Amino acid sequence: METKNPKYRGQGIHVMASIFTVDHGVVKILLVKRNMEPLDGMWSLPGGALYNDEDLDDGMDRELLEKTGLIIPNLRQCGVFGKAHRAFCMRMVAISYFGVISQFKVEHFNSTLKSSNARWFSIHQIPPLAYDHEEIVKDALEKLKEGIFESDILTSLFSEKFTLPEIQRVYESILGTKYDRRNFRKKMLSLDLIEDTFETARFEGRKPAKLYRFRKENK
Amino acid sequence: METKNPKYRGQGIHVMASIFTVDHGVVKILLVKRNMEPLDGMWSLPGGALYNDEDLDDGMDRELLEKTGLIIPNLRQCGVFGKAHRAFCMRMVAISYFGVISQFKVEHFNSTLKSSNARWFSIHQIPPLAYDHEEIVKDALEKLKEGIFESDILTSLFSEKFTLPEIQRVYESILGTKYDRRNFRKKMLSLDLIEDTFETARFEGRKPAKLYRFRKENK
DNA sequence: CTTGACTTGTGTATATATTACACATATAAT
DNA sequence: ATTATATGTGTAATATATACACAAGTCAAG
Repeated sequence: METKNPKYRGQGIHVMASIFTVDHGVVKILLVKRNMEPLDGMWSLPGGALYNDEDLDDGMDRELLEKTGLIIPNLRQCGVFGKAHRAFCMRMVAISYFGVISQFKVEHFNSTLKSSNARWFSIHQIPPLAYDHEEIVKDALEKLKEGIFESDILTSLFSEKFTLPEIQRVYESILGTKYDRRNFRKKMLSLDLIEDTFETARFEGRKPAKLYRFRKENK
Repeated sequence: METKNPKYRGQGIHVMASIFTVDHGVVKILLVKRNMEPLDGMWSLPGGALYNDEDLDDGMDRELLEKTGLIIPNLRQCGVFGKAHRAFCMRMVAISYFGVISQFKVEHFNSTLKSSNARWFSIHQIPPLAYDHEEIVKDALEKLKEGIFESDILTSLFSEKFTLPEIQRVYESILGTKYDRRNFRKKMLSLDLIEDTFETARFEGRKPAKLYRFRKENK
């Protein structure tokens, strides 16, 4: 059909992931080093060309796995980048996703990451990126901030049990703000997503903090 | 480069617009009748293939103009539809937009619409649509509802001068809710987007309603 | 073992935003 | 003049968000 017309021949669809974690108060993003031309050796977002026989979301999962070895649930589509000449050789439109992973889980993948060309970078020390990936990252971070109180993001950011001060620090790192402890606690509990475990753990302070967990039934 | 691999050869990018208006309390959407195979004669959203040398937004404007004769400012990107087999012949990803137009302006375009295959349909009486366009429309309407109090949508929905009851009816039609007159007025004025003209006009009632206009300086 | 430093846990008062609600007024038709 | 209809307006009640101070559990130092 329409592919006959040279005006729209040779288009391609890319999927790109901005994966964030928070490591000791520092927000980091996962980047991979390109190992082929063009832009060989440059850092870029993990991602690549969508296959013809897979859904967009599946293509994103596959590309992320191929490029980094990571399987990250709850990736969220967050943008489309379609400037005419954003890629060199052909017309590519990039569909952008973001996801988060807890520092706890990151450690399990350390060896995987080493064997790929992937590395975590503080979002304040991002190297020059290929194509328009800097713009994509910036946008993804905005979208992460917007959705950070939603349950799927919340559950991805933390492991099984966690303390409220711990959550608060992570939120403050990502959003770049400070919360009053009492008001933050009130807000978080009012979401009805977490419940008391009646255990305690030390987070940063001398006094042990109460451990919470996600509620099974997020009615 | 990557086009050599048959796994991702022959992909294409479509742009699709859901254009809404409100006609005497009825929310309508602009559809066009297909005039070629496949699905010849079926109703569908205006849209089509992106050209290689144009930005996404420009492609949308062009397609909308070609298919309907309308130029509609402030189209807003609102979704991506990328299921593997949503189109028949090749792998197409659709980038979806929505826009609104005031009934006042619609009337100026009546002749244009007749010469194209475009027609307005009540969103409660939408005919069977080509491909996955029904899903796209549903999503676009949701996104319209979410953004309806933002200035660009508001200004597109009305002509120069308007009354508050008039705005209220349009909002109630789109959102499917009822507002208290006093509270709606309070909310609308608190947005700082409109100002009193000190003129009056009759809308539906016997008592003339005050005319408002958009503020030039939307600080 | 007492004291000091540090971080956690908790409740209330204030301000802001949202919701609910009733009557007087301007016009057109009778 | 009377009636019908839709408009314009203010205040009280509720819900939500913000501001704020002190007691308690642990560890380290003396």
